[in-house]
Amino acid sequence: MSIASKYEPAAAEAKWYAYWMEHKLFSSKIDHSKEPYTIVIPPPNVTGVLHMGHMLNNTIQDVLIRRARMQGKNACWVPGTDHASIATETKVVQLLKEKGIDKKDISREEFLTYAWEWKEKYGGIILEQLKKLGASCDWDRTAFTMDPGLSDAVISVFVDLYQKGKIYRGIRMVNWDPKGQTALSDDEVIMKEIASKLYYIHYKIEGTEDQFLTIATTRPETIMADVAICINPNDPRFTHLKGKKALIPLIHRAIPIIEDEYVDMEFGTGCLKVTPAHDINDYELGLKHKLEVIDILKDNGTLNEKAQILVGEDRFIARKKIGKLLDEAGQLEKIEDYKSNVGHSERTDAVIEPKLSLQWFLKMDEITKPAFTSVMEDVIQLHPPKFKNMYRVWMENVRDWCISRQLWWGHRIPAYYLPNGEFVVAKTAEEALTEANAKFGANWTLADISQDEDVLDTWFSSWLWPISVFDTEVFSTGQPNEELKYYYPTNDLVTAPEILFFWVARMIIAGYEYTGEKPFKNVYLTGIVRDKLGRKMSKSLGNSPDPLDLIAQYGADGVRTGMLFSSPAGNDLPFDEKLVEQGRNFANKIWNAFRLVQGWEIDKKLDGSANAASLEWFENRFHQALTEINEHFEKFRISDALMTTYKLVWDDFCSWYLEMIKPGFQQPIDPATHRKTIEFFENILKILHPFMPFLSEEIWHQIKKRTVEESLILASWPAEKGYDTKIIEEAVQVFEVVSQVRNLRASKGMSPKESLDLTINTQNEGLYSRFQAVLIKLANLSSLSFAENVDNAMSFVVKADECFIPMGDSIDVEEEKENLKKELEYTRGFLNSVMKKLSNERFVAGAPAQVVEMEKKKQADAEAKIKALEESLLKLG
RNA sequence: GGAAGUUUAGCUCAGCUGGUUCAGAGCAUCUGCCUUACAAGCAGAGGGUCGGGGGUUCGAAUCCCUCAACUUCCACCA
Repeated sequence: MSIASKYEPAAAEAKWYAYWMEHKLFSSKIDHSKEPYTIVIPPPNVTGVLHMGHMLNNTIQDVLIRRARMQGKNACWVPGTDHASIATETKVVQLLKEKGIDKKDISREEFLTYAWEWKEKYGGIILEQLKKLGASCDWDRTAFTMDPGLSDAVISVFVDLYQKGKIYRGIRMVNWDPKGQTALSDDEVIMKEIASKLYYIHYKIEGTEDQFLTIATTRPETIMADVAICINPNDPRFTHLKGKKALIPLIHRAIPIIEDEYVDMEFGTGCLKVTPAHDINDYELGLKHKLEVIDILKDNGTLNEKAQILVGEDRFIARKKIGKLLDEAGQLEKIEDYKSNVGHSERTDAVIEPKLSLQWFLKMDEITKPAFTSVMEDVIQLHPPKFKNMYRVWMENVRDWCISRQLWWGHRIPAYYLPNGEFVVAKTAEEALTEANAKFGANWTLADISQDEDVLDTWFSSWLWPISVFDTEVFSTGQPNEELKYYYPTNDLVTAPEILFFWVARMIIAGYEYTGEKPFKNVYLTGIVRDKLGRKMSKSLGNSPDPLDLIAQYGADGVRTGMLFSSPAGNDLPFDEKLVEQGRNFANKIWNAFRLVQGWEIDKKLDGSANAASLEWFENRFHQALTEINEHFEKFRISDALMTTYKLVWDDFCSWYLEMIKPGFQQPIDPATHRKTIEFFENILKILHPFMPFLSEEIWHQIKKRTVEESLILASWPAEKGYDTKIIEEAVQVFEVVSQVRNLRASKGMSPKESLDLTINTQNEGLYSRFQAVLIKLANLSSLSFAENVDNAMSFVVKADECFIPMGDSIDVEEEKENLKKELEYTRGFLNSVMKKLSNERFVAGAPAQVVEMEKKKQADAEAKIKALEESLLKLG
């Protein structure tokens, strides 16, 4: 045999991927004779690299898309990347810094030139990596969120929503990232528990020498921005302070002592410093009491002149220093350790600064309504459904979305400011100018107007993704093009739960707003890939294997199946290289099954009728498994679909079927059996293909020469056929006899090579006769006969059939008896429980007829088995 | 602080609207095998009071209550 005994994936993977690409087998075009099946990829960051989460995600998508393709659907998987504005900009800034360039010293245009260079150089690496995994995306459709068309779409949407009154500009408290120097949406802020300190600070009461009050704060550096002290009006401890003023330590500015029931008397000292510029709650309080706002921080997080002291210091350094200053001034009572939750930027990890600033917002109240009901009413289904509740809570509490970012990399906001202090929103500067001149009766030129410096939140473009990859015009025309009409709504979306709100919810919102339709039917939420210790795999922890290394080591098919062995939807995947090893072993198993079949010579003169029962069994067993697999797929139980396939292939096909029909060493096989076996193998390759595209395609073409059109990737998914459970059950019964004989050998320490005589006492001789050849081969029998009794024999009972194996004198009668008695006792107990149920009137009356029938059958089976066991015992004397 | 979910074999998980003696699967473990497709393998075997307690029922892993532990999401009181 010339084929290697170990499957070598590398060559096959390169070969078949190139083949599929060359013949454009992933590509999809409008074809009204076919039902479309569409997936849009969750676009990875354009400068990103493949991590294990992508592997899981994209494997699932590829499995779904390949199966759909084989089901005769027009499968279209649209790939692409996201410009990831803040992440990419942060990287570019970093890169420039390494070159000795400060972003502040260069113009927007220069910066963007660098950014595009970076994008051209590193963008799309991740897509190349996906190819290694076998992803069958229609690469001709590759899109980028900053492509001209997609960018136009974003601008159109902004203008449209502004005109609809849904986008507004206003001064609000936003999450400010001092490192990225931009505002962030609420969703981009991650709360982390931080060990901090609680400073207890004395504020003198104005006009007194020794009276003071104490406030507790975690942020002493903001005292210079205090505008009031707030007490609870019902707090008896502070009645004497009402109407007085307190002096801010160090700078001695007098601030009023105000009253509000917002202050919790139990918490801290009962006195609250009010700092509207640097705390969201204080800001609300400030609005209520019409307090001044004093902002002492610059955008980069250092103190400004208004702080009067420590000007220019970073907020954290200032915090330490002011502690010392307060102490020296005798106004620091104590410092306590304190745990508090502090917001961090999702991207830069900087501590978020609540900051009052002028930003653009999208009103969320109205626009979210269709998106809300569609998920609540299962028009869009989340898998697993537990995410529905999360979705509901988010939707019910969503606040207006801050969509402006003080960055350069992204879609620039199409608002133009006019000399008179007004602004207009329009797609282009020219349109803006025309509109402005008309509106204000002016004669301004382009030089007189200036565009907003900010760009839009990344998600403000990716929320259009399922639409804009097909049609970039519909947002302005309202007329869907042919592509959109055909492919949209897409079918399934596969993504991580982390971006359920960021992205999924917003796509649904945009979908209804711009097409009046859902963007997809199903959302499959994968779990997070974790290491053995349960930690999320991340670059910073260094606990993530390099996906490409894994592919090189175990093969793409091995990695794909390995990842799917244990990842039901919504469950985290505890990654263990063992899984991938199991995947590789599976590939190897299939490879070797092929080697066996491939090596057979066919002898046309041979009669294969002895194999008829085996063929019939496997045919039925295959269709039983196929039905199960299809059911699993319908329910998005991908792991279960794989496991069913795995067991069908390994246990039923390899361990049983091939062993059953395998001719002796170097013996030829009959044509009928060979033909059926190839047919079975081909069907197996078909159901394997979505999971293991490379190996299956490789073997498919080795079985026989095939044209491009006959490639497995385009083959038809096997049609479901009925199956006869009786045939399957009977075969299982025969297998059980085989196992018992083997077991008996093992327990007696006999070699498998030692053949045995088997005699069966049965009502069903026909069954065993049909499988006679199989029994003889697999149980290694020297003879198979039927009789009521055999002397000096070991015996066991399968169903109601007694099986005897004569052992001459070596048999231990007592032990045999013991074994039989044990089984008898068990079966009697079983029968007892059944009888108990059946004699219970309330059971017979109350339980469904089916259940009662089942119980009656159990009774009959158990009685037959008991009879057989009793006979066996009697025979032993 | 609010909400949801989870808890079944050493590990990862199935077990649908109660009904096989229901306690399962894969992996891992143990035993015996280099049996010419495969040692990345073959043939066997062992392993769990279904988180604790209580209840409903003829019958509970499954329904209800309660306690406990873990996870996630949302909120963020200085």
